[in-house]
Amino acid sequence: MEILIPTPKDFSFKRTAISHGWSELPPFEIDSKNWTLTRVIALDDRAFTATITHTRRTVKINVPGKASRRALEKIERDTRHMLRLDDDMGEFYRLISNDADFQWVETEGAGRLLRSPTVFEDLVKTICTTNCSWSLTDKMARSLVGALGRESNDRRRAFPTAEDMASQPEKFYRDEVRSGYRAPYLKELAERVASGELDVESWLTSDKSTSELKREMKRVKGVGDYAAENLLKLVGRYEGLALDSWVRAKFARLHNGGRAAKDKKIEQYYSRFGHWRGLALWCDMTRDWMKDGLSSF
DNA sequence: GCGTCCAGGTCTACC
DNA sequence: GGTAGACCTGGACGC
Repeated sequence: MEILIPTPKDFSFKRTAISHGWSELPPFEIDSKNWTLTRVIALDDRAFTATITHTRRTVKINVPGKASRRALEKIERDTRHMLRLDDDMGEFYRLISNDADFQWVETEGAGRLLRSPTVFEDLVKTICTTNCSWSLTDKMARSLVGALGRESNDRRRAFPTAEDMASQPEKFYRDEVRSGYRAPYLKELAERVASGELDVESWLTSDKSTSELKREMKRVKGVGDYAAENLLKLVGRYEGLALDSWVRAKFARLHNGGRAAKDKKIEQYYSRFGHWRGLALWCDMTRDWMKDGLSSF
């Protein structure tokens, strides 16, 4: 079955698909030769593999086999959410159009950051990016999906729900997922979300100030400044820079003659972009990703 | 193959 | 509020 979604004029499928490392983590899969993004989407007790492509200002989603109308609506809704098709980039593009070093962002349709269908998945994956190599993050995500995700018709697996994760003992996260000291954090998070005590999906529409929302995010064990600011970007707030060692090193190469720069200097550099500064920084850091392909991540 | 060192971000205890 | 040390894994390196 096929779903077609018209896309905004300023949307770039390629730039969005490779906007950050999420497209390489299951249940995403990216084929950057044929520019196909595959994603397993869970619905109640079933899961569907959606193959997403883009031609002539239209996103095309292919879902093998039969799917109910409700399932197709969910797949469309999730795809719009993941690809940020409803985000209005106008204000950001107008702001950066005055800056010669950033005009490429609008020309190339960059700035939409790929995200998961749920904040819960983005939160779990963000915790799995902290204090470790990308290969370990990949391993943790693969273990979670492989062990707990619901199987789709082509035997791929979806990302586990909070309930799926809450049902596992801490030992599972330590021994199977290899999440180390993060094991109790993942277990506690899943239990809090599954019980309804913590509603992380509400962060998408929260009317709290960004600093209040950041404080709330940091109350989740394993979420510090970097993780909270990364999550804020994924819920559409770009005031935080989410500085980690990779960003600091890249800034040093691009703008500081290869020497380490103080965080204050990095903050100063992007301050001209106001509440869009976090997005401006990320576009700046990833400008060469289209040239270098995904291997540069 | 084994042991050691290091990078990575957050938490906790302490000042 | 700031800081030091612990947390845990995988990779690099030397033997």
